[in-house]
Amino acid sequence: MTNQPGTLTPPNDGLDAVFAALADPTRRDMVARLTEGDATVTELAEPYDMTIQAVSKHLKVLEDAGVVHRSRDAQRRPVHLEAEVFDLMTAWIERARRRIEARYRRLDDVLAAMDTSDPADQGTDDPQPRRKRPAS
Amino acid sequence: MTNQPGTLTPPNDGLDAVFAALADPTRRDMVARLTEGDATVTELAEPYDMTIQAVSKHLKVLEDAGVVHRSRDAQRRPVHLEAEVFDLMTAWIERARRRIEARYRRLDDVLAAMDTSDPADQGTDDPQPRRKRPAS
DNA sequence: CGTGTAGTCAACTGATTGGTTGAATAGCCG
DNA sequence: CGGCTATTCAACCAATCAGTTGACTACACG
Repeated sequence: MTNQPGTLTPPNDGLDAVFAALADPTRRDMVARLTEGDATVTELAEPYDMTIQAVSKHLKVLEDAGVVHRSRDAQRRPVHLEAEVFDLMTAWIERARRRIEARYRRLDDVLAAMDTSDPADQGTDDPQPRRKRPAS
Repeated sequence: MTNQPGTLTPPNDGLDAVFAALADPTRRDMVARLTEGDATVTELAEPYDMTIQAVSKHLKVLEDAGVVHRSRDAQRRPVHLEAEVFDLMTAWIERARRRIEARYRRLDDVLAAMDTSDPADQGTDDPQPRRKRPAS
């Protein structure tokens, strides 16, 4: 099941995988580490209290999600952060945020219109919006 | 195990939970739906081919992650999107992105310095950076 | 050539997850 | 009161996940 039936979600990019990959704190930490520069598996494994194999698996998850790319340098496999996926997430998040804000804007308009047209409840004629945008 | 040993990750906010919550396409879809306005459980459940209980569970996950808040209106439980968590994610993502860009900037500086100081390989004296920022 | 180093693959385990059914709670309405 | 509606709780199941151990591949170097 890649995508659910009745939905307003755009097709489905690897967003699932990206969010899932970044849901694990160890993985998020590795990504943080990788913003400082490429690293080998053993280098990445060093801070954690787990086997190299486990780290390798985490890396595979990140790679499958497209967060990371592993090249080859002799027996070493330098891990490189793929910056583009961040754009994918930011796009989703920002789209949601914009929709929320649009909704509040719409609501403000309605309330403002009511203020000026509704005969009752208007001592002053300044169209002060009641509802503020959520603290952002 | 809330957080891993050797780490440069800031304490640990509910980021785990937020990313995990948004890793599920159904849940992401519900959030998208909620940007259009609050909704009851049954309303939210309508588009999906699954029991109300399953939807209720998804909602619980979103709530525990702080993505959503459920108030009470008689026997109905209107679900409301909590916009602030988006900031949390955006903050993490943008911090990572800035670090990557800082790194590239640093690299550019080094290369530029080599251009002006290295006696070989310098026909012109304009410190043109070789490496561009990753396509954003 | 053999040995050490870097990494992956495979099989197993316990915990979590996404879904189910069935029963329980809570509040409106006749 | 009794029933309908909206929602949750509890137990269960199959699949996935994060971790382990053990065996394997790939390469450098002496």
